Amino acid sequence: MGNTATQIPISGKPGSERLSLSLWLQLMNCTNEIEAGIGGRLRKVHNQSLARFDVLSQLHRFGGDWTSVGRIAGSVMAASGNITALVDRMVAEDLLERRASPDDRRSHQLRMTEKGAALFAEMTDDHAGWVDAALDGIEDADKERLIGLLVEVRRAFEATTVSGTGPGKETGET
Amino acid sequence: MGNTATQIPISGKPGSERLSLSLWLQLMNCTNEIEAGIGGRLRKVHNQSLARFDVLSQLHRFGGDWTSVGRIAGSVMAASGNITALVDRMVAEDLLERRASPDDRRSHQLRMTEKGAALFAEMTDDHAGWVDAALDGIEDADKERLIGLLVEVRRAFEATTVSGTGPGKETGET
DNA sequence: TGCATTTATTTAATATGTAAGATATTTACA
DNA sequence: TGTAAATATCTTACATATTAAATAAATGCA
Repeated sequence: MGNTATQIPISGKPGSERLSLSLWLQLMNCTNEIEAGIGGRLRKVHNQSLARFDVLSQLHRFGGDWTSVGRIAGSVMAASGNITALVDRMVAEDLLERRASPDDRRSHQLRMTEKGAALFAEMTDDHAGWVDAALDGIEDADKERLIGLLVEVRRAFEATTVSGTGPGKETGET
Repeated sequence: MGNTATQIPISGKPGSERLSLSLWLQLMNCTNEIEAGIGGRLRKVHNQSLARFDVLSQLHRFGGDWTSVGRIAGSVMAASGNITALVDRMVAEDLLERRASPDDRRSHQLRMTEKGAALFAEMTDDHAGWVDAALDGIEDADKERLIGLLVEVRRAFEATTVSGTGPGKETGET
């Protein structure tokens, strides 16, 4: 998982820049901490990685029916290169099925098996409960405030990073 | 780095649990988006990963002098297992020096080379400027509010996850 | 002193992320 | 129709993370 509790020297910067850095560090550390917890839990309890969970989530999101590899790869933020091996392993474990697309002979399609769907349901429940427990100490009003601010940050970030780093991936489902 | 724009079905959950999930998703997507941007930039501009940057940051933080591998590993949130190879490559690229500890024959120590220190300085400047640009659209007051809320989240999370997932890593430097 | 335990790090096996390039197909257009 | 460009996926090479186990040295205690 992406666990990087980076600590960067902040001293000697002007006020606003310093504030941005602090925010970024806080954001990263906070997320990574929780992510490590959840990732660890998924691995320990279900023997699956967050990436696998993500693939299953996408398949679920697209209706549980045959979906092209590219569509999954696009919304999973994993370069196409690694999807292949990831899916291979999941197919080998009977979590996914794979077939050639009937329409486009370049394309392959994926679908959850029953086993995969069952596992996904379990993981989803567990995940939701765990996250809720982890964020238990926060008041609902604060959660809403945070969500609002984070949305704003993303919007600002996306607006700034026009020609910045890479192709803006899909995001959806607030 | 950890790029996982997970989208999890939220529907059908009670209010508070739903709110927690939304917050968590927002947090994760927001962080991963920025992290992908920064990681990509570090790779493209400096040909270094965030993990390497993190190692250099730690060495800097501990005074730039000989520091044990364990101390670095602890604060970097990378399991000790991968530090070895990471450091090996960095030594091979003349960014780090390594020596056996004079005190404890089990222990090895690391230090930045001049080249490493120079690179780190460059990366730090660039990084700070980039983050600031990325968060440009946010008002300072909102940044401060966000930081406060995130601190609260971490506190709540750490309080809840007592016997939870793993050994609580160091955090320091707000 | 001698041994069990703890500590510091490495090794090994496996899973995953990234980038570049290969392959096969479809599509657009002269 | 023929061909260049775009598309969908895979392959390869490598960097990195995760876990468990191995190794070595230091420590605590009978």
